[in-house]
Amino acid sequence: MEAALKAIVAPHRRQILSLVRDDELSAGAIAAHFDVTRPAVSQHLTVLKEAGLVEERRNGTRRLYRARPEGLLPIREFLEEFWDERLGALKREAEAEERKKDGRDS
Amino acid sequence: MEAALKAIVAPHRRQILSLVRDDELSAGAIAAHFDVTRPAVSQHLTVLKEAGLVEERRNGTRRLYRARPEGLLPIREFLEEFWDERLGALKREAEAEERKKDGRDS
DNA sequence: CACTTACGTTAGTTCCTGCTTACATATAGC
DNA sequence: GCTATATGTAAGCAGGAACTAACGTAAGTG
Repeated sequence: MEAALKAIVAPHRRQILSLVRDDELSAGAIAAHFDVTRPAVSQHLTVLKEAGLVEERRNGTRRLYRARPEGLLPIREFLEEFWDERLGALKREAEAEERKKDGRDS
Repeated sequence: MEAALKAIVAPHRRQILSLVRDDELSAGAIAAHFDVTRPAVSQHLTVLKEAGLVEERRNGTRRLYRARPEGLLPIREFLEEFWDERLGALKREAEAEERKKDGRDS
């Protein structure tokens, strides 16, 4: 998850992800959407690929990229677990409060 | 969302979040769980607070912290939207494939 | 009011990251 | 094989982030 988190923390990489979410695009086509140089985009693509957030397919001299949403699953699971456990904690707190009320002066 | 993402990308901050998820802890109690110095933890707490991931309550000379899971909502929404849109894209691709099959030789 | 406790804040250092420029590699077409 | 196109890789730099040490602050305690 660490790699995926570090990957999506960079705004440019999130934008790239959005670009290749629906369509499979070449590295050049992706770079055309940004002000930064093409090598910079290439480096971002490498990071995304190594984080499992993007898959690469070679076609002649081109490299086509497409989003791999499964790569975001670990982050989702982390967030959801955190969420659920916190709700559980709130429930326990409420029950403790309830017990305190019931048992007071006893 | 940017702030929340940057906040949870640091492993120490994720650990802090987990610590104060169930229990309300003082800054010192939190720092006791780490090898880094107390000021470092204090800085992490500031980042988490400004990202809306933690809430602070003062009690005498102490400051007690507790997780604020709602702060993670924007990230969850980003991920889920990404997920849903990607599924939508897959569906459109499948339908396009279907049309190509139906309409071939026409 | 002095002293202690529990913190946050500042200044400075080190390391990481994103970026650019320059260079290397690979495929396609002649 | 030579040239052009599409792209990755390497070196180097600048800005940011996490950390430590030293200092400042506010609330209890005698």
